[in-house]
Amino acid sequence: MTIKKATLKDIAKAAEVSVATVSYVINNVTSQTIPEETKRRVLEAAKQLHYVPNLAARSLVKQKSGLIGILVNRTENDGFWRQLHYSTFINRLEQLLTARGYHVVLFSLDAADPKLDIISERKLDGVYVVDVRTENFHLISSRFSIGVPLIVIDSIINDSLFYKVNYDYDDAFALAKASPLAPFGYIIIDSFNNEELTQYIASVSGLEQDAVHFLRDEESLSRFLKNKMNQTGLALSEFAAIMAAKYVNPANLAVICSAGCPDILPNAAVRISFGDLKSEAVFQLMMKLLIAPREGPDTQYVLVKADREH
Amino acid sequence: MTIKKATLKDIAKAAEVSVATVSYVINNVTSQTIPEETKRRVLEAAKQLHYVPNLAARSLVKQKSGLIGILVNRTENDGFWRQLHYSTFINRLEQLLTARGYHVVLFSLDAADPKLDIISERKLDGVYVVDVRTENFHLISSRFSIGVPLIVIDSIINDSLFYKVNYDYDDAFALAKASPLAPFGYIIIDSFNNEELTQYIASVSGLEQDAVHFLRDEESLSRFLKNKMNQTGLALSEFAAIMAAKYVNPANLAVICSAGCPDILPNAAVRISFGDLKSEAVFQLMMKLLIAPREGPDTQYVLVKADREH
DNA sequence: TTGAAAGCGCTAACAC
DNA sequence: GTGTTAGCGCTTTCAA
Repeated sequence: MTIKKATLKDIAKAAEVSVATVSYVINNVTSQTIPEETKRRVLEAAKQLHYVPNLAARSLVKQKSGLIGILVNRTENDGFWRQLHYSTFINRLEQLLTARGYHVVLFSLDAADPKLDIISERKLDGVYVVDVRTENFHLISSRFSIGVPLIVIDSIINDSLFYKVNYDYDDAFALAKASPLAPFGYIIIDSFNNEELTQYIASVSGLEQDAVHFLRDEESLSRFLKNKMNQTGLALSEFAAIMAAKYVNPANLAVICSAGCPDILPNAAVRISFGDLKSEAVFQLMMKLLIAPREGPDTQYVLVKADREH
Repeated sequence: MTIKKATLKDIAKAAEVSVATVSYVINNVTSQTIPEETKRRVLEAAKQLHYVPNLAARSLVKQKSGLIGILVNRTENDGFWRQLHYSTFINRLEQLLTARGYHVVLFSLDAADPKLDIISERKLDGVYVVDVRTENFHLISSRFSIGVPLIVIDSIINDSLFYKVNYDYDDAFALAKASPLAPFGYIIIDSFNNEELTQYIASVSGLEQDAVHFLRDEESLSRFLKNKMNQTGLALSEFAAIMAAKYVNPANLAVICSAGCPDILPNAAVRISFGDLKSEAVFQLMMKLLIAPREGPDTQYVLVKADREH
């Protein structure tokens, strides 16, 4: 019952040509001129035998795998919102990459001790690293060869080797501050493994330290919100907002929607959305790097601005 | 600057042994007895050269890739809740598989026309297919050889070749009906590509057709909920509930938490949760199949019961 | 226009 | 104990 997988050799035999010829027509190699008749025979045989190329073999000789890695740093006690936070982003990105013929490897890293062997083991053609801790970044930059396009997401890292893509929080905050709810009495931030980014966001908010809450667990959030019924607040990410809305009136909440699903919010909440812009940006950037690899990035940071149209 | 990747041959040269010997010690082959001294030299050289095995090469000879595919059917107009729905499940599953040394390929299928070549191209060792339409299932069952462990998730399919894992909705509904909110005036169902599953859930609810709403978009949901302020309702999935809670009092809502994040719900809502049980179940099942492949499943369906403890 | 053959990096007989 | 070697399936140079 098990169907023996057909190989180039099988097709060659069936079509009475050599494996080389089969390879040429299967891959549409333009540098070779193959008469229609031969082509037809080969294609016919391939169909007959349900030929599917073995990408491991191809990788081996071409020295590229067709795989793109999305490596996401996680910690032991990640709140459920951390899981959800990248869901839309990853889905969208995967779909874009798939549409371009790449296959996506999803891989969780231990934020405290990221194991990066997968990059070289699988000969990933490109890598996204999401939300890295600065102190572990050297593992990335040192341990593997330049030349593998590497895009760092949601991390502020002082390094000039790789592209880093973040949301433009300055822009988002500017929009937020222009909303009728401003000025805000407090802000709730869905914190990152990358401490610098978390801190940066806090500082851009311009609020005093005790008006800033980093989302850890529901318990402490509820304590933080206890006396804030009558104040307006700002939430970073839809999920921070959803949690907050359990304790305060959503009409007093402005939300910077960094998770790509603003529609999940109570209708009363004020939204600043980034839409799918980040997936698109990192996808385009990767395509650029894949086509024209370069020594280092031309800009330290790529900042994704908020979505003006909706 | 680009670091030349070391191969077995390089190590062999450095350690002054043969590639075979290197392979033996690298892989801890027990059938060979290697003296400590040799072992040490080889390991030393490997470390020195930053050796990382090339899994494509290994796959080629071992005829197994170490890759597990998670193939998720999607449609053009998937609501954001569909994206979020599998987020926790996939993350958890990926982590379990990664911990066992597998790498995970995430792949979106067009529910209307699923392209499954990736399975044979990448020689996936195991495959999860999530939420398949019945009419496309023949593409799966026919097109590829038995022997590749295949687990179908969230789909009711009349077929005896593969394992199918679903939530035990009978169980969940039984629990729901035991809640103080029962009997319910209506139910909101986050619908699936697999029509049979959607219908099954509707029928198990025991409610009249006009008390059943299939989540499509917010507009129609709000219409459905218009006159239901004073009734109690049941929502399938946290996200269906969140959407509903925009229009009705969450205290009147019982929720069958199929998305793994009950904590996102308003505290007033009544919860029936499945926890991480489905990821665990499909993981264990896959491990079983990977170790002892069999001709067909011993049971048609594996049903994951609701989580009794929390 | 086609094919022979080398070789990508690795594993596993089998020989020494 | 260790090494030689034949492939795994594919691409690509070079020769015919």
